[in-house]
Amino acid sequence: MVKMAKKIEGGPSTCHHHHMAIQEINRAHELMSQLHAVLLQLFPAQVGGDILKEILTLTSSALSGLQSTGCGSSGGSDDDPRCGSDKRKSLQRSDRPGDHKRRRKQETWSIVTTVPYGDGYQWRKYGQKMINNAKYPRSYYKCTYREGQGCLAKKTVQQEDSCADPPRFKVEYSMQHTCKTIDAVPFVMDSTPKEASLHSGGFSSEQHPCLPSATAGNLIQDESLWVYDQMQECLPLVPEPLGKMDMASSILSPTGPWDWDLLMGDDDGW
DNA sequence: TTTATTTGACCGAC
DNA sequence: GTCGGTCAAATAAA
Repeated sequence: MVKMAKKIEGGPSTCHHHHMAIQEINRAHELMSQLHAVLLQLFPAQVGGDILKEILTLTSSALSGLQSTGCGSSGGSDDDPRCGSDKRKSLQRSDRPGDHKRRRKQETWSIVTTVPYGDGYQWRKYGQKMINNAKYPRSYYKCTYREGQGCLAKKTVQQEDSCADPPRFKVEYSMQHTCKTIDAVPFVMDSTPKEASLHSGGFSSEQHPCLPSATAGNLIQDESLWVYDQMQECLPLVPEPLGKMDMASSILSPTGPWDWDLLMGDDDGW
């Protein structure tokens, strides 16, 4: 990675443009994940959800393609100027030739996002490990349908050592999904919609220090759940003026406030 | 009781 | 010996 960064910094302009393209697609993917989450929550009947999901799939494969063409292998937005030195340290380890070799056994691609579960698939966590020189543990997920449908897709999620707010996560995927997922699972809500959103999500308290262990995640179902969990559980870290409404607005609407009670129900110890 | 998550142990690569 | 990745028993939650 360090080598890669140097290559990008000092390399030919085509590589620079390549890097920029990855960054931009990455960002678009992130924004669409958030939009997808919001749309699905507002319109459980999935008005437009399929379209957005397809866009997400396309951006994922575009990233995959770009990253496999040689100029870059990371999500592109790794370098956070605010905490660059720590990041560099943590990357040195993972850039060992041996690690590369191991990882390259399978098709892998990665993105950096604030919405680490924004891919529309369902994942089951099968491991978590502290990575050398990394501040946060890495979590290992495989497709929920691995047994049922033989889907070999996997991913790892690791919070970056950056001080970014909201926190950023590097999500590394390996193997394409071969399963047929049931999109609507998180949104086939019965009379208690908040149950679905409040009790799902993927972070243990260690991964996400602001998340109480009592609500540590179960099934990772959809990015939308993560979005709402993040809003709910991370609020204490947000300066008071940037409460739920402001965070939501920053994600959702440039035009103004929106009704949380409408979305979330109205109680349950917010 | 079933299902998912957690976490220590194990394994292969280096 | 160290490391990242995976397994599987223990545990928690529904």
